[in-house]
This record gives sequence, C-alpha cells and structure tokens, in this order.
Amino acid sequence: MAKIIRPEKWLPSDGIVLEENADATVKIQNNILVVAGPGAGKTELLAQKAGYLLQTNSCNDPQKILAISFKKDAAENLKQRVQKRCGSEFGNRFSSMTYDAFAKSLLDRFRYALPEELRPNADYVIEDETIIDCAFRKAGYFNPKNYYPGKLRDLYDFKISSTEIPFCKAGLGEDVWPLLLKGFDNHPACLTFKMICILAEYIIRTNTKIRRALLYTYSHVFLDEFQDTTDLQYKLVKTCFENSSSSITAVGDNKQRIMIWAGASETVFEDFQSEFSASKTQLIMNHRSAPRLVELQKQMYVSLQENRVEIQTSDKWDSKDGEINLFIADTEAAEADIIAEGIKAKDICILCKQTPDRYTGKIIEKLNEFGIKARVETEYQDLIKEPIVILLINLMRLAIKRKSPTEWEVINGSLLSIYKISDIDTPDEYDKKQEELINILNKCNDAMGKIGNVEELRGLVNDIVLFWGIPDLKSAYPAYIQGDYFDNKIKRFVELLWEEYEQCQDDWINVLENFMGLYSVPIMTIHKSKGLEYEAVYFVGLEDGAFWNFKNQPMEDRCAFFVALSRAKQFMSFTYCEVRESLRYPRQSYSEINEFFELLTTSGVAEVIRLS
DNA sequence: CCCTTTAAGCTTTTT
DNA sequence: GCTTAAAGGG
Repeated sequence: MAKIIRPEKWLPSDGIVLEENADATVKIQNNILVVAGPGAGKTELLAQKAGYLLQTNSCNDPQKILAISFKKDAAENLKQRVQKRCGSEFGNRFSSMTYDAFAKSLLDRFRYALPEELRPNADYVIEDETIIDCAFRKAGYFNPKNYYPGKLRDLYDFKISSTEIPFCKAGLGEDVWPLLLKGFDNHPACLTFKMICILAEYIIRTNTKIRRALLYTYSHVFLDEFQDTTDLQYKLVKTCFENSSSSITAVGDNKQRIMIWAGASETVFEDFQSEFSASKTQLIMNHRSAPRLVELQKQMYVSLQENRVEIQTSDKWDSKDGEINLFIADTEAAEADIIAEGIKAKDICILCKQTPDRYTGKIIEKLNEFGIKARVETEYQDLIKEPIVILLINLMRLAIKRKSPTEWEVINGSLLSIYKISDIDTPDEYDKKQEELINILNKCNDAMGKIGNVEELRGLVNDIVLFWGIPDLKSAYPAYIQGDYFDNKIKRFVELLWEEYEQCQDDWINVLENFMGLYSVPIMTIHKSKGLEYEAVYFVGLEDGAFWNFKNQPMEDRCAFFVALSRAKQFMSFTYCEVRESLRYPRQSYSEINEFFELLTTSGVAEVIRLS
C-alpha cells in the first residue's frame, strides 16, 4: 500500500521545481483554466497535479482522475508521465483517454439507457463514408447530383452533427439518423464520432443515475489542449461535470489556436470560466526556447491579442542565446544551399505551412548531396503509429537480433493484449504461442536474408500478419475491421519499406531504422509539428503563396506562425524564395503577410540575410 | 486527341 | 490563391 502524504508535506516528484502559478494550480481544488504557452511544461504540470491528488488522497481512493486529450499519443504520453512520477499503484487511478474513446466508452457501456429509437445496434461500424452516402440517398431529401462530392461530405457532416436529440426540430438528420442507428438494406449500423459524442451526451443528460456514477468515479478531470475543444466536445463535458463536485483543470494556449477551421470553438476559454466558475491562471516559464527566441515570441503577443507577459526563460541559457534568421533567396538552389549548409546539428526539423512536397524538393536533393536524408513525414508518421506496423517492425527486428529486450517487451505485451494469455495465468497457451513465435522468427530471419523483390517482401509481411491472425488483430484493433483500411496500411508499409531496402540492401536493422526515420531530417506541416520541439527549426516558404488563406483567417495564421516559431529551442530560420521553379507560377511575394517580415526586421533579435 | 474550362483540395483526429 | 485532375468542346 503506497503511503499517503499530508498536503502540506507534499513536494513535486523527481526533483521537479514548479513555478509559482503551477504550484498553485497543483494544489487548488476549484475549477481552473491554465493558460500555458509553448514550453511551459503542460504535461509536467498535469502529471504533478495527478501526483499531488493521488499521493495526498485529495482524490479520495477509490475515486479516479479522468484526463481527456485529442490524440492517442498525447493521452498515452500523459499516462506514462503520471506512472513515472507517482508509480503504478497510484497511476492506475489515472484514466487518460481521448475524447472519442471517452464518448465511445459511455455509449458502449450505457447503450441500454437510450430509448429504443435512439439505441444503435451493438455491432455498429464507425465513419463508413459509403454507408453514410447510401443513408442520405435513401432518406432522399435532396438530389445528391446537385452537390459536388466534397461539398456533399461537408453537408452530410453538418446535417448529422447539427441534429438535436431527442428529435424535435424537423431537419434532415431526423430521417438519416434512424437508418444509421439501425442499419438498412444489408448495411450495418454506422455512426460517426460526432454521433457517438451526441449520444453519449444524451445518455448523461437524461440519466441522473449514470451521471452520478460518473461523477463518483471521477472526482477530478483534466482537459488537455483546451483551445482545440469543439462545441460538441464541450457540451459533453458540460453535461457531465457542470454544477458538480468534480473539479476540472483545463490547460491550453489561445496563442496556438490553429484548429478553428476544423471546428474548434473560439469562445471555449470564456465559456468555461463563466459556466464552470473557473478561475484563470497563466504560466510564465518557457523551459524550451532560448532568450532571443522567446523575445520574438513575446513581440507577437500584440498581434495575437494577448497581454504582454514577462515570460521567463530557463537559467541554462545566457541572455544572448538563440539565433533567428530570415533568409531571402533568389532561387531555390540558393535556399537549398543555405539550409544544407546549416544542417549539422542532429535535432532539426523543416516546417512548411502546407503541402511540404511542393516546397522542399530542391532541399531534399541538396541534403542528399551532403549525405543527409530528409523526408516528408506525413505518411510515415501515420504508418509508424499504426499498431500492426509496430508489431511488424518489432518482430522483424527480433528476427534479426534475438536479444533485444525492448522488442521482446512489445511483442510479449501484444501477445497478452491480443490473446489475453500470460505466463502466469495461462502458462500452457503461453508456451504454445511462444513456440509459434520462435518458429515465425526463424522463418522470418531466413526469409529476410534472401529477399530479392517487392513481392517476396510482401509475402514475408503476410506470413507475419498470419502469425498473429487477422481475426485476432481485428478484434484487438476494431479500426481494422472496416473496409480495406487494414490492407491499405499493409500495402503502403510494404512499398515504403521496400524503398528503404533498395537503398540499404541487406542491412536490415538499418532498413528498419531508416523506415522509422531515425536518420533523416523530418519535414512536415506546422500542424503536424504541434507539441514537438527541435534544437533547430527551418520554416521554408514565408510567402503569400503558402499563406493563401491569410486574408480569411489572419488570427489563425498568426497562431500558425507562432506555433512554428515556438518549436525551436535554439535556432530558428525562415526562408523566402523569390523564384520557386518547382511551382507552376514561380514568382513569389510577401506583401500580404508583410507583418511577419516587419516583425522579424524590427524585432532586434533576428537577422535578415539576402542570398545571391 | 488536344486545348480549355471547371472545381476540389490545401491545414486533422478519433474505436 | 495556386495546383491538379477531370470534364467538356472542337
């Protein structure tokens, strides 16, 4: 039994020192909104708060803390950090999940609390575009031919998610919802994530007993990346926890509000403060960036409509540390030269506003001449997060290098989670599976030594997939049930891995590590870089063409610029290129986004360098 | 078959 | 607002 600490005796774990407002946030019992800028240590704050609540029993055993994030990896990271800070006995009372997982768990557990007409079939599938399209056609409210395909999807989404339940107003949703809830014409029931959120909210709204049980389970709630919360998500949170004794800690940064175009609520900070009587506090440390970079970030506060706050930097820096450059190039060759020249440090990232492929062709080419690999991460990042790809990679690594403890951990962990077998509870089945594992590893090792073409690689990958068994994989990872999602992931994995194999030949460890991106400079969009940090960041294409939507969404684009800038620890460079020969209309301009140039030229901390 | 016109996509996650 | 792909016209 882990020891309970008296609140006044509690200290942050692992020697972490919390700034004043963070310390106050950890100890406050009321609802609070924490505005935490880049590098403020959001994850650490939440992990320490979890530690405080659990170790002092302020979160009264057996009550739990619920942490809600947007992305799986964010939820996972937070869980890991809490486990690390306060151990697994307390950590098990910390539930970290995504909004969708939270809503779905409510729906799946309390499906029978819904009235018959709103209750989806138990075997519903999720987000199947074909079924949704058929449902709308069948409901026949309008002629889909009058809409363009892209607009049609938006329309479906709008109609489905603006439907209020119980059905009261006559709208299109009323006719489509029943089809999707129950299935039709041999189609299974199909829900969208938004429908799941709406149904979960309705369950809580109409069942006081379930709500009470939820409130009893979770005495404390953490909301991460709060600035990205959509109206539906906020409504769910509100129905669950408004006017309750559960205490909510919402953490976010209005300066990094770059998801409005995807439906994030613009007023969620104010709404939360007034509707949950939440106080507001602000963190003033930036543990990430060097002083010159923080100075430039502060100079953006005016245009970001933020009060000027004296952000403090880490004392590991000298006040002159940090370097910011704006490179103005005539040609992409000159731009590529300066970037390839500068890329010596290891921890580097190249960012673009959008479509990185269009902006970085020449740079990749030049870096290759220097013997440095660089690649656009979009597809790789998706793939390497895919559970089946993680299993494949780890098993292939084990086949080559039998004594790799981390890989064994992944594989054995997956045997446990996929088949629910372990050496303690079900030793016979465990031994049998271990034997099969050794067989496939031998077979794999043998095959990997003599792969000659992409077909043979495909065959090998299929054998490994069959070792786990497709039905078992599908029941462990429900996302793989639908359509050809699973097959497509495998297909792309094989194709991209083959590309690496062609370059490294028989050095399989190298092939796999290259695939994981261990030795290449990542190139990505600003949106993908959110939450990440690098020693040096190059933002390529500070141009009107890249910020084509600036007129319509200046605030969001300013935030995007701010997000890019705040990824860098020490070196930040921007490039502008007069002629981009790889684009159809090569001539670039910067009059529309002149304010960014103005900022850099007048900041006193950035250098403008003309390349000729 | 080639040239012109039209319109979607661009920045995203989630079981 | 630019890029790309597909549809449309001669």
